[in-house]
Amino acid sequence: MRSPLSKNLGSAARWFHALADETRLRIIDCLVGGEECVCDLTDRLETGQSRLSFHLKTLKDAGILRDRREGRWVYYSLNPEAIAEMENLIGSIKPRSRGLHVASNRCE
Amino acid sequence: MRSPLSKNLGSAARWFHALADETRLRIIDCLVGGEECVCDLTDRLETGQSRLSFHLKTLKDAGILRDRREGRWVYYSLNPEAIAEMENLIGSIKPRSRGLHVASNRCE
DNA sequence: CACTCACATCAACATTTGTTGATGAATGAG
DNA sequence: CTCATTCATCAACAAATGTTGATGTGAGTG
Repeated sequence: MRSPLSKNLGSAARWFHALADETRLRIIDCLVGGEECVCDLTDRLETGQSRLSFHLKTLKDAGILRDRREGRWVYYSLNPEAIAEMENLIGSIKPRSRGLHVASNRCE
Repeated sequence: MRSPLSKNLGSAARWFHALADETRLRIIDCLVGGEECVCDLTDRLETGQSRLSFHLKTLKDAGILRDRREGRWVYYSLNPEAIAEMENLIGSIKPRSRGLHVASNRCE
């Protein structure tokens, strides 16, 4: 039986990559309290609009954010399903230490 | 009060970056069952030694792996503390949806 | 219609990242 | 000592990523 990780190497790598940037983490931090439109995020993060748009797209493509248009504003929010999946992934990484150093140990 | 995420933007980004690569995820997957020496990993992952060493260093620098020398072999293993911290981080990201769209909403 | 606003996309560039093959360093065997 | 083994590090290169300023697009206003 294969581990949850090995079954989703590609998407797992994409998720983690989306989180591997301080600007994107700050975006996520802003969205924990609920959805925000881009202009709010521009103010709060004090960043250029182009740069912000790039990072929002990165997060959205990874499935971590959703967007919703309302009039001429676009609201971004966290995708709870993706967060939950990532939490499960990290959980599956926890070392199940069976003894000290076992394994196949072809080197000894 | 600041969120756990915003307090550790740098290290969080570094952790996630370390996981943002399929080769490194496969390494981690190999280590869930316990420590392994580099030559075992080279066999199991069917990769060049130089490449593997690079990724092991990346994971170690991020604090996700520990290494231990024994004779001429070096054993790598997961660092449970780092895994736990990452799990907490992801947990803190979970959207605490307060209503539908609230926030400061300077744009309306 | 023309015009503005909110946002996305593009092009050019700089920086970072990963790969490969060669070399170096430490350990142990003979 | 010499030599092989295990692993780390380096240099050179290729590919991916992030930044910036300009341009494009769709929605709303007058």
